[in-house]
Amino acid sequence: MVRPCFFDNNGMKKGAWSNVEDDKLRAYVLRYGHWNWRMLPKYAGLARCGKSCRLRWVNYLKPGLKRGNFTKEEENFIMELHNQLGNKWSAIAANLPGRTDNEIKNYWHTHKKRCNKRKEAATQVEVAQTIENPPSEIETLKESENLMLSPNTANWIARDTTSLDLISVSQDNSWPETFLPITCTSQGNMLPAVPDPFELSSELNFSELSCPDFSMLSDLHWVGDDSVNSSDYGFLGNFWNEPNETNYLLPVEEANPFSPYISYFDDFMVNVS
DNA sequence: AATGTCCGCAACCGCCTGGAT
DNA sequence: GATCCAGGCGGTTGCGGACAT
Repeated sequence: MVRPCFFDNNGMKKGAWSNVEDDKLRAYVLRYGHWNWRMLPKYAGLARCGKSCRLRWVNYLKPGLKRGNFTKEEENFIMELHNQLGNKWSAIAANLPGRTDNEIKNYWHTHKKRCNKRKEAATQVEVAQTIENPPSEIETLKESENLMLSPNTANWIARDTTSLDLISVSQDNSWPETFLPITCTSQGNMLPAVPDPFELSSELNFSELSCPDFSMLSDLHWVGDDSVNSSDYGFLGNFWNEPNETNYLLPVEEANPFSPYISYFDDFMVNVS
């Protein structure tokens, strides 16, 4: 898993380090120290840039570096420190003797990826179970067609009654408590207008009405609206009948970022709260 | 056995910081 | 105070081994 080496336009070698280069760098630094990384490769007889030498030394050649997998204790410590410090890899590494910031950063990214995958898989199961056995209160509300289940998460989505541009999102089948603004794409897709509804402060910033990469609600589209003729407005299916369908379309008026067809249900929240 | 896909990690890149001038 | 530059940092890339089909 090493990059093949090559020479750039300045004659500097790039890519994987050979054993001979490692030996030269190690020998030089151990004997003379790294008094100037930029000048060092010249004196050490290396066709590398100073930065490359420093990185190789710090991440690979420096004595005392541990290699191999992180122990459980180290993993826990990284979690703890990341909670405190965020992405301050060098600060985290300073607390883990023998580990480099690069190593910790790599570990964190793969760990995050693994967690996301697990979460995604768990959510799929949860969605399937929730569709199969909806809680009774939600089952009732569903009838009103103001409530539906996100196909990507197990969150129930309720239409808001007092405003055109709010919907509610619930977690864990509890009644929705969080409101978030949504926007409507030119294709008629509903998108959340804030990055993460569960991290909202009490004060929403309604000026930030775009969130292209928030996937949670990106496939959500209102369907089953009695007052809209589906053939007129291009519905491709029914959300309740086809929970896995992700290609529903919603009629949209270009002039209004929020579709008028989500405003029909004025008493909804009053009825249930 | 061949092929495709995923994943880990070394290395690169660009930006930031702080000390020297 | 302005500029330069080395060192440091965090984000990203891309190769190749491991694993799945």
